[in-house]
Order: sequence, then structure tokens, then C-alpha cells
Amino acid sequence: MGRQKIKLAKIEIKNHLQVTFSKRRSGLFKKASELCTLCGVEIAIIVFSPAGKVFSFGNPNVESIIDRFFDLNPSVNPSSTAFHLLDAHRISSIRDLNMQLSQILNEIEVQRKRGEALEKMRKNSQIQNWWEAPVNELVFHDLEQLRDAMEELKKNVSKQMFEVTNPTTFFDSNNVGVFDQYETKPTQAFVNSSAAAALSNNFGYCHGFF
Amino acid sequence: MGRQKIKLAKIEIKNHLQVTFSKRRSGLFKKASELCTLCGVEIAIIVFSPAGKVFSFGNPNVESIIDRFFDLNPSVNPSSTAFHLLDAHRISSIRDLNMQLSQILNEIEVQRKRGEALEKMRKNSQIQNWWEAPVNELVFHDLEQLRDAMEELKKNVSKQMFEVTNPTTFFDSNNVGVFDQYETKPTQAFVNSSAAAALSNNFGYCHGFF
DNA sequence: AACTATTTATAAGA
DNA sequence: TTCTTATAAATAGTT
Repeated sequence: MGRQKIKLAKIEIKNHLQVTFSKRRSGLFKKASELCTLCGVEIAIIVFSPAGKVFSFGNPNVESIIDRFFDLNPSVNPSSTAFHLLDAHRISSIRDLNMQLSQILNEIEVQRKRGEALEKMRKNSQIQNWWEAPVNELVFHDLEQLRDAMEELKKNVSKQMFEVTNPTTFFDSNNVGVFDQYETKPTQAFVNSSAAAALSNNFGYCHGFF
Repeated sequence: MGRQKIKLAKIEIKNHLQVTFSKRRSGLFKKASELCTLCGVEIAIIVFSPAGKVFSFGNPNVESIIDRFFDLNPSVNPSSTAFHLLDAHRISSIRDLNMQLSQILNEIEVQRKRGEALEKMRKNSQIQNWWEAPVNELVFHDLEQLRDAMEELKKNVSKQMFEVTNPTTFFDSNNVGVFDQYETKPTQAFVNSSAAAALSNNFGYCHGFF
């Protein structure tokens, strides 16, 4: 290759490796983008660099392709819930708010108990799938944490409701910005870059490409 | 390219497109495998062909990389320190309260996504334990409900605490951003996986490659 | 980050 | 599909 053909084995010289990684990653993403353009296909690429950084390419975006890969059921309808809390318009007092919190906490507790029971069942039956253990552990661990956090929250909500005198910033109730975290949108920088402009047909969405 | 340079636009002749797709897909996967070998990195590629067929390349395998991809936001992991950054006594403003709520919401969302991916992984691998399906469904269903309840709560807290006259976006610019390159520590598994590197000559794990 | 000698990928034809 | 080959593109080593 190039000036010299190189051995297909791990590059040992750190600096050299970093350069090669950078060049070839770009090359790979470019090839992917060309394939997208020429053949009208959908591609996702995820790369973990030697330094542990993640680079991804996706057309139209990584998430949707992973979803499709796992044949994900796209709709989980949150409004069809068995979680019968007080309707929003009926919450008119701190008492109601506390009730709502209590219901949530109670629900978490029920889940935790059920989770423990199921976990025992699983262990007893000696059946192990490698991915089950971590996910269940995490989920139920998280539920506990969540419960603790909720309790703190509850305390503080009631405390502060009467203490706050000069609130500066608060929720925009329409904004649930936290859920945008995994959204993949072309960044303004990418769109505006002149080099990228020429390529913008080709690259759906591409982290760390240049 | 080759005998003739081709226009970078969708190939219209069906047969031609099929040939190009096949060749370039092979080329892409080959490039990926070389990158794996040379730089010792982990890569997943998912391609949906024009016909809707799926091709994937993964070193060491697609699932583990997707798992890692979803797992990549350690700051919202409640078992990590980040989740505890707001101790009860340190919550001294509405803003802090808001942050705590947001962290909880974010955690729920991350868990849900992770759960969905893992659930599909499980289904794909055709392994079924009768009690797993219900528990995972329920857990994540409940998490969603919890999230919805939290959103209601959030709205109502804000409504009741005071009249929100000038709601602004909650998040600081430095708090929650767009999905970007994440820093992670190289795992021990990665460091030790010279075996995986040795395998990458033959493309690790690769659906429909030849 | 650029350059360039080579290797590699690949478009078109068989 | 596979092979061949002329040519475009990628890139290893250098500056």
C-alpha cells in the first residue's frame, strides 16, 4: 500500500497507529457514504478507537438502523398505562403531589420485590444467559436508586415549596430536552463547513469524521 | 473509478446497482477488517441492502458493540458517582431540584433503550426463558410509566410553586448536549484481546459477507 | 496537514 | 457470479 505495503498486523508504534486509524476511519466512512449514495442503502457504523473514543456513521442515523437490526417494535405507547395516577388537572395541591410521589415510590417497591423474586427463580434454575445478569442487576439496582432519589426529591419538593423566594430559572414544561441526548442531528458546524458541504449529500450523519 | 469514473449519485440501472452494491459492500467490510487488525479496534457495521436484506460486520461481534454503544453514558449510571452529585443537603435551589429530576428521567430513558436493545438481542438469539419476557417487558414498561408520571409531576411542581412567567430552557449549555464522541476507558477485555485481533483477518464475525 | 509513490479498489467488459 | 484489466481512489511513508 502506498509507498510501502504494510503487514496486516497490529501496528505497534503508537503514533503511527493513531495516524493510520484516523486516515482509515475517514476512508471507511467515506466508502460507507458512497455506498449509501450509489445504492440508496442504510448503513450504521460504530467504531471504538484505541483510546476508547467512539465514532459513528449512520445513514439516515445509527439509532434507526440499530432499531431495525433488532427489529424493534417502534411504538411503546405511554398513554395506555396501567399506572393510574392522578390526572394532571386534578393535582391542585401539595397533598396531591405527595400522593402522586407516594404512588410512584410504591410502584418502584413493588417492582423491586417482584424483581428479587424473579431473580431468585432465575438463579435457582441455573440458567444463565450472559446478558441477563447485568441487565437485571442494573435494572433493579437502578430502581432502588431511583426510589432513594425520589424520596430525597419528595423531601425537597415539600421543603422548598415554601422556602423559595426568588426563583430564577425553572422548567419549560414543554421541554423534555434530556431525551434528545441520543438524537442524531447534523451539527451546524458540519453543515456550514465548506469541505463538508461538498460531501453533505454523501454523509448522513457522521461523528468525528473530519 | 476503475475503467470509468462514475457519478456519485444513485445508480438507476437495477442490475448495475446490485453488482456495485455487492462489490462495495465486500470492499467496505474488508476495509473494516483491516482497520480492526491494524489498529486493534472494535467495529460494528450494519447494512440494509436495497432488497431489504441485512448484512453485518462485527469485531468481535455486532451485539457487544451495540451494547457498548448504548452503555456509553456512564455519567447517568446511578451506580456511579455522578448520580449522587446532588446530596440532599446540597439541594439549595429549584435548579438543583430540576437537575435531579432530569437525571432520573435521563436514567430511565437510558435504561429503556438499553433494555430494548438487549431484549431484541435475546429474541434474535432465539433463546427464551419463560419468565424473562414478562419481567423485562414489565420493568421497562413501568419505567416508561414512571417517566410519564415524572413529567406530570414536573409540570405540576412548576405550576404550583409559582406562576411561571418566564420559563427558560432548563439545561445549561454545559450540562446535556448532543450525542458526541464519548470518552471511555479502554476495557481490560480490549487490552487483552490479541486473540480477537488475530481473528480479524477472517473478519471476526460477519453475516453474509461472502 | 500535505505530498506522492505505490498499492488497492473497482467500473466496465467478457 | 466470477475474472480481467484499465483506471480511479486510498494510503504509507515522507516532509
